[in-house]
Amino acid sequence: MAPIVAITNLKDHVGEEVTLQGWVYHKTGKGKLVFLQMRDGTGICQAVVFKGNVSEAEFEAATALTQESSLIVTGLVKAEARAPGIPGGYEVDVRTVQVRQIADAYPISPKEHGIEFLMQNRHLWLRSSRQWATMRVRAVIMQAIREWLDGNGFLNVDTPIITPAAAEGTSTLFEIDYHGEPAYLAQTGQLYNEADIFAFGKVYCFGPTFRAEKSKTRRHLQEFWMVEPEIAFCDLEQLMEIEEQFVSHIVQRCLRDCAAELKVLERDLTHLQKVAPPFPRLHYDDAVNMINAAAQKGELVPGYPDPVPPIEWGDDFGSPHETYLAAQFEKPVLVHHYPTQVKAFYMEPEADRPEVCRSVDLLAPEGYGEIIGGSERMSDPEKLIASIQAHQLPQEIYQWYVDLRRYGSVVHSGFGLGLERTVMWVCGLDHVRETIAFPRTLTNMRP
RNA sequence: UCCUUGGUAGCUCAAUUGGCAGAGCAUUCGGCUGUUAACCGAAGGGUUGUUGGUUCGAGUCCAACCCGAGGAGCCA
Repeated sequence: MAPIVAITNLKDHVGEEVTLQGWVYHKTGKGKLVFLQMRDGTGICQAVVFKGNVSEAEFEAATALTQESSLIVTGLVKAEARAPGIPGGYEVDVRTVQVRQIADAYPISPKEHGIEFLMQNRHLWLRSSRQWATMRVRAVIMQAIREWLDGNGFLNVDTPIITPAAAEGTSTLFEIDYHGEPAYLAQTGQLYNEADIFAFGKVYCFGPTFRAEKSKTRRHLQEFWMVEPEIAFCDLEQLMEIEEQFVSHIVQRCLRDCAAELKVLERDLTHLQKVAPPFPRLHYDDAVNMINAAAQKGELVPGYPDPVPPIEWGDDFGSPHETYLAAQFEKPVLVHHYPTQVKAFYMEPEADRPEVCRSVDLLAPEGYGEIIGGSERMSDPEKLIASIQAHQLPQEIYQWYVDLRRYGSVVHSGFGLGLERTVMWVCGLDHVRETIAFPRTLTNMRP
């Protein structure tokens, strides 16, 4: 039998006879011709079955194929400009057809479908080309994340998923039974990361995190993946430099390796191509002024019919504020020095202005908004204890965390990048639920 | 949790003032040697989300409930 070739590699086999194994993505007939669009997981190519080139039984079998039927064909690879597919431009002139299974009537057609139907059929929807492209970009982003961190002296030290207490509020935790004791699914690995840097210098954890928030928006999942780097001897300014290098690497790697996928997604690449250091920095004070100036002028939130609402200094940004800010820049923007009051207890206040803290969020352009949250951490044990008390958190639980500041404390910083939001931005999608194979949303965990 | 909005064939949708339940795609059968979500002809396919109410008569009006979608708050 001719060698088995992946559709993505067909261009290297023009003029050769090859074997393809896959599924019928689409079929049209024309009397003595059957045009199959065949899918093998690496791409889609047209396979042409001409009655004169195969046995009568094989032609009948080809005629009987339904969408998603599984089959193995052999045939001659031709360059053919008319041939559709991913990447397209090549087709297989079929010589033999082996049908593995004739698929039952497949519910997902090439026509339009509603999101409810598609989510109920997520196990099948993953086969569709846009979903295929998105999941492949996700995998490349994960590779790029590890590649950059591993190549820049970070050690991957993973943090526990089962934890006894929350880093942030307790209302958004999934509780589980740890042999009779209540335990929670982790919302972040950050506190453990801070322990790890004192052993390894620069570390990161990368895995799923869980938030039982009652959020029903295009930007939220109950279970999502986050990569959290943490760095010893690193202040806020150095952290921002790391973030812009890191994010630029991820985007450039996708542009290099995901051209076919981004084309399927019809992604406009002009903004992505500009993602390179340095990123603009925006102080919270200036962000507030920008928002209020826009509110005064009655500007609309990009993509929405509503005007930009005004904001009072000291409040956290609402969703419309963030969308507005993120749309004002061509590159990702680093918004720093948020009010201490709206941020977590462990963030370092600015020395000569304690009402703001040394925190930074990275907002993706084109209105995509926050994909990174990070800060310089409090490094003085007494200040940290005071902050824990001020936030009315149980001191015993954070004893070990305070301990880190007693044995060689240093200035240190870290951040968390949300994988699904990053995939959403790179792919140009309008909802995070398409960025993970089986999303867990507020109201749905099936399939 | 709140606001807005929707649920009719496998899917996407239509059905005038309350008056016989409709189309395209998909499926099955027939035709066609270059189709690109092909085209032409034929057939099958319905407890109109659920329960109750008003009415001679309800997909349509009323009430409650169920399940989605968009947005807010909160966040990555």
